[in-house]
Amino acid sequence: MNRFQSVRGFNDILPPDTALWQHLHAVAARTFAAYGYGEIRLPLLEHTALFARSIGEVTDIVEKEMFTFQDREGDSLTLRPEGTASTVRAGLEHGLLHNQQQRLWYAGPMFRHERPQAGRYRQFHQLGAEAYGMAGPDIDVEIIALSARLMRNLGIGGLKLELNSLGSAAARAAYRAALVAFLERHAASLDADSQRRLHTNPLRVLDSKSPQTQAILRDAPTLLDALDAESRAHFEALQQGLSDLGIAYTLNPRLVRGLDYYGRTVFEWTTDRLGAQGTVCAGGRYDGLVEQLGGSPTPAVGWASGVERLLLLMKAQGIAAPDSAVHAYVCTLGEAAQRAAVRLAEQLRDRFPALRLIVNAGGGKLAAQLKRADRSGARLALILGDDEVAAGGVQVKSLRAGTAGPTESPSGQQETLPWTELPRRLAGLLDA
RNA sequence: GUGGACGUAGCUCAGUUGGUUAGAGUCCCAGAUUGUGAUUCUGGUUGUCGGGGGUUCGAGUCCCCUCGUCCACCCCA
Repeated sequence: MNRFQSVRGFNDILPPDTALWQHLHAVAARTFAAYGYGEIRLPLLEHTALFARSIGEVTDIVEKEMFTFQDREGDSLTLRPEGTASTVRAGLEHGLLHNQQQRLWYAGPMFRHERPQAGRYRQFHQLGAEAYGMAGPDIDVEIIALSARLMRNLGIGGLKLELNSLGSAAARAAYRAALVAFLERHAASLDADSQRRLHTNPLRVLDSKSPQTQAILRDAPTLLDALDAESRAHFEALQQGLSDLGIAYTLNPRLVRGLDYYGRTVFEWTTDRLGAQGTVCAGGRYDGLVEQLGGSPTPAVGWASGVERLLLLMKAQGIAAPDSAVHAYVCTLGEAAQRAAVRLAEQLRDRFPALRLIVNAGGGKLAAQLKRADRSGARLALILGDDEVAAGGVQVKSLRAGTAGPTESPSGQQETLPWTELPRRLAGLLDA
């Protein structure tokens, strides 16, 4: 068998699938453009300290999931586990965040050393949007509306939007203290993971899946009750804005994020069709991060979406890429015809930039060539033999092009055209 | 990182309580078909049975280790 295999969790993406990937990226680029977001392209490698400082030293991502190594100079580098930290770093490095507003998006691979599962890989891909320099709830509404429109443009339905507010840093700290005090009274009854989190990341106890822990949490103080007045007003305006746009949401006071930089608004698009990987897009406000990374205080909101999960949903819902099948396949018989066919094909590609054309290579019998032509998905076979070349003509044969039922006529229409007629015939094919 | 299920041809899978040269369908190749892709028919190619070790006269089958996929936990998008 294979002597080599790919690194665990690092997957190849092959032709039938790549068409859907391209479709998704095309739709995303169009959707971002509709809101005036500009694309930022970021490196895959950053200094490790960037992630430790932004995501949080004691988060699971930083503690045990990063691909970190030393380069030849002894610097500690990390394959980026997410895109927000790099976006802020680049924004600061190039002055993008200096007294101005920015709307940015990115797409690309991220890396986390987790145990792979369907919808969860060690190299995975995210689409993300970030908005800087705008403090009001209106930009929260915009960026959520953008995510909603992206899902709609992709044709993905059945998603649920969950919403919560983590409040200001001060309110969150006060709530955290109250929550810890409450949980400590019930520490003995908590599940093991929650007991561990109690002192490392107590807010994450809130979305424990243990039924017993959830039962205890029923009587716990809630984040929403602990909200400071300003955050409450912000949150209410956000909800009003979403309602104005007809975007349905549900409040989930247990919704928290695993990255430390979030505050106030947090949200998640979820599905129940992806098993344990139900989060398809998630984000929130992170007003403190720019300052934490050395900039001046700058309000910010953003989200990231898992491309593989979007694609799984699209496949489950029968969404396909627009037809990218080859239009025509050129069969040749004889040496003169082979050379003529290559020249003819180049002329046709000059004339029709959108034409997708394969010229048979390696010769072979006509029957075998036609079989390949049919299998390529081409709708037309152009048959060129030495006789046709001498006469300045070409045989044009319609193919079934696709999975036809057994009752469908086996042989398509066939006609012989002079070369000068070919462009008109192909133009008709491209219009269809 | 923890627990569990599963790995047999390119693909989908059978393979009995351990028993000779490991099978089917599909795909691919050739022929029937005179220079024409469906179907049909005939013939053919394809395997380190994931890998390594062990038990046994004998292992695809039993045991151990390992790699991989999937599921749940965990984590998160």
